Amino acid sequence: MITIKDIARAAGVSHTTVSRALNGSPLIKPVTRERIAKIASDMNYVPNYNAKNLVTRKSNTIGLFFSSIEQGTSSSFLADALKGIRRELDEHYMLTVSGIDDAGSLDSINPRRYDGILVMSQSELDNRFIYHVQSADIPLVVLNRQLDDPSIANVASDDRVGGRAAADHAFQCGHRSIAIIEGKPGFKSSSERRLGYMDSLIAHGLSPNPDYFVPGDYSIESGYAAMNTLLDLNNRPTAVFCGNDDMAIGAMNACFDRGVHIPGDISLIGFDDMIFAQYTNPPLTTIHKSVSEIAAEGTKLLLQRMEQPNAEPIQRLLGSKLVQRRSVAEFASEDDH
Amino acid sequence: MITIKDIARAAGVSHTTVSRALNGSPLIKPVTRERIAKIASDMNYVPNYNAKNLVTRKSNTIGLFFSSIEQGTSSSFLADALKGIRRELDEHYMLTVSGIDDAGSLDSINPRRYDGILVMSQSELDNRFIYHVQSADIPLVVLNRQLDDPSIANVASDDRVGGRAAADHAFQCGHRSIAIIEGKPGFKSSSERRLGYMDSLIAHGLSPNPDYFVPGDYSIESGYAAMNTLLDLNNRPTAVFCGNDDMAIGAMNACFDRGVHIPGDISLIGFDDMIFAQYTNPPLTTIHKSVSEIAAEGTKLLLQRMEQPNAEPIQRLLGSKLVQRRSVAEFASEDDH
DNA sequence: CGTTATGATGAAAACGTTAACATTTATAGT
DNA sequence: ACTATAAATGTTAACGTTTTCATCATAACG
Repeated sequence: MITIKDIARAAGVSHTTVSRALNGSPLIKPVTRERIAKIASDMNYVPNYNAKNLVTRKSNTIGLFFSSIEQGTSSSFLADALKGIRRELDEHYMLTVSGIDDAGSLDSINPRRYDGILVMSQSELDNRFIYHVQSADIPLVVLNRQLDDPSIANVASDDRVGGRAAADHAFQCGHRSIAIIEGKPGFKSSSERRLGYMDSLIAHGLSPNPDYFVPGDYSIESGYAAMNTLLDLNNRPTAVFCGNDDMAIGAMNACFDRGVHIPGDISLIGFDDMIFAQYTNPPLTTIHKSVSEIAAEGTKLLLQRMEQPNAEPIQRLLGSKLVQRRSVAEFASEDDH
Repeated sequence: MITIKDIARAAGVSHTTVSRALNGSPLIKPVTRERIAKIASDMNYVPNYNAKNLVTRKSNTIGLFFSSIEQGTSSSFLADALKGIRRELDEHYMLTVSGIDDAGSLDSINPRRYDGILVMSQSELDNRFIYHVQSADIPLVVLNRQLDDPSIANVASDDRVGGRAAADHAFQCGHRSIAIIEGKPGFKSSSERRLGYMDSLIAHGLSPNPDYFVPGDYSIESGYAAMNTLLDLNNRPTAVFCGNDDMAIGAMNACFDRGVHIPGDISLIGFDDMIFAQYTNPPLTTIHKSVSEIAAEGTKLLLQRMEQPNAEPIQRLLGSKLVQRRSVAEFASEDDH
């Protein structure tokens, strides 16, 4: 392997000069710089990052940590997230991916190993990890889950406006009995989406019906169960807003199993817009949440924080918008435009 | 940050002794080792991997490269793959994830940065990358795609036995007109799956019907289109083996759109057993291919290769087995058991 | 022309480890 | 007790960079 000293020898200068030339130091005469650059490239030089990082006390690595890499349904998250991150990340950065759980001892999470950390968080269980990172003084951005703590940079989708958009859409399609299958209790996203849903109800002068709030936990199975309890009601809702697409799929299956037609008999709205939402039967009307966009935005923020660690941490909510497909029936009704 | 020299001072020994003690050298008296270990842990010591790697000429990093991180439907691959890899990988290894495309210049793929590389490959387009890695002398295992070159370690699912299992199952359920929607032309997996399908036909004395080979490219859309051409046939098949689950979903949608009932009117078998296969309507009978298992096995192999770079590279095919769900109709027919 | 500022380069130290070689200390054999 | 051998520890150099500080030209100024 070839080093700057080899280049130095070839160029007849000191290795210091080579180092400077290659790093674009203004101390080097442009002609020398060019000459050295050429030689380096001819010799196929590639820097040794261990040596480099040792002296600069950087790691050249940013770490992406996932809530729990086990969760089956979160799988497309990963790919999307990586896509978004890579888009913003200079290619010479290394990007490592780990589950929060299998990160091993928290001691291994230190500023020497990570220039910055992104946490793709799904639950409050991650807080221990998050606060460790923060106290270890590693630049940090938490993605995907809305945080209360203003001292932590955060980007997530605006679940509340998303929830509101979902219910608004149902209303605009003429629905007046709109139920909600709620997300996992305790998750911020669950409560925000419910809040948005209620915002809409209130704005339209609909009074919330206790029967129409049914618990779920974001799993397909819980969606299935929840839909069944809804279908058992005497006064069935005409539309139901599912806290995420997974539950919507469960709900669809429940309907199918009981011969309830979507959207003929009941309308469904999801949240997330996973890849599969467009291929369900019928295609699912849902709230689009762009994980890759969140990741990209978060990466930008992280990079900023790495430059200016003392800047005020930013919380950012990315708009979520409705994607209309075919799971919501449109009644002939008054439109309000 | 605390270094071995700090520990040495605290313990009243030389830093070399500390290094040895911490690395479990047999040269150190057990009592001293314990004492030093205790001090190190009390002082919250964590080694500087840059320094370590600099002198040992290792990188402590293994790289996972994906065909193209863009492809939407391959997304669950990622999560599964990571799961499998992490299961085998000592936690002090760093694991980086990149798309083959966004890896930047191939020069950055060198033994200094990667102790070993896993390529989760989907197409022959990856060959350029693969051969670069090989010629850069980095221990390498190619996953997920069956390779012809015996000089490269490789683990993939046994597509041929999978294809055969699919067709066998259809046969055993009484089907005699079995079509195939083929995968992307040129992909090894496509031809292997077709081969397996034909193995079965031949074994059962069925003669292949040219109409029953319809091209696809592994995309949902191509499955949709292919199914339509199949449904246009005068002599429709009673079962169709789809080269992967995505195309099966496309096929399902085509059937639904034309009011063709599954499995009443036509049976469907997929390949891959993605998460969603169990939630389609009806749940999809498919060939289970365990990406996490492939990844785990590949990681083991890689670790071996890193230890003994000169050992004969191993090619390994992991069995694929049928998962029976509800997309295949069972005819009253002779059983052959 | 001599001083001074300035622009370009070089020498040496440092980053935190491991490893080769050297030294000390304990153990054993006579 | 006296070497010979083994076991345990220490010294020093090395890994490939960047950085601090020093040096040497060169240009600018009066």
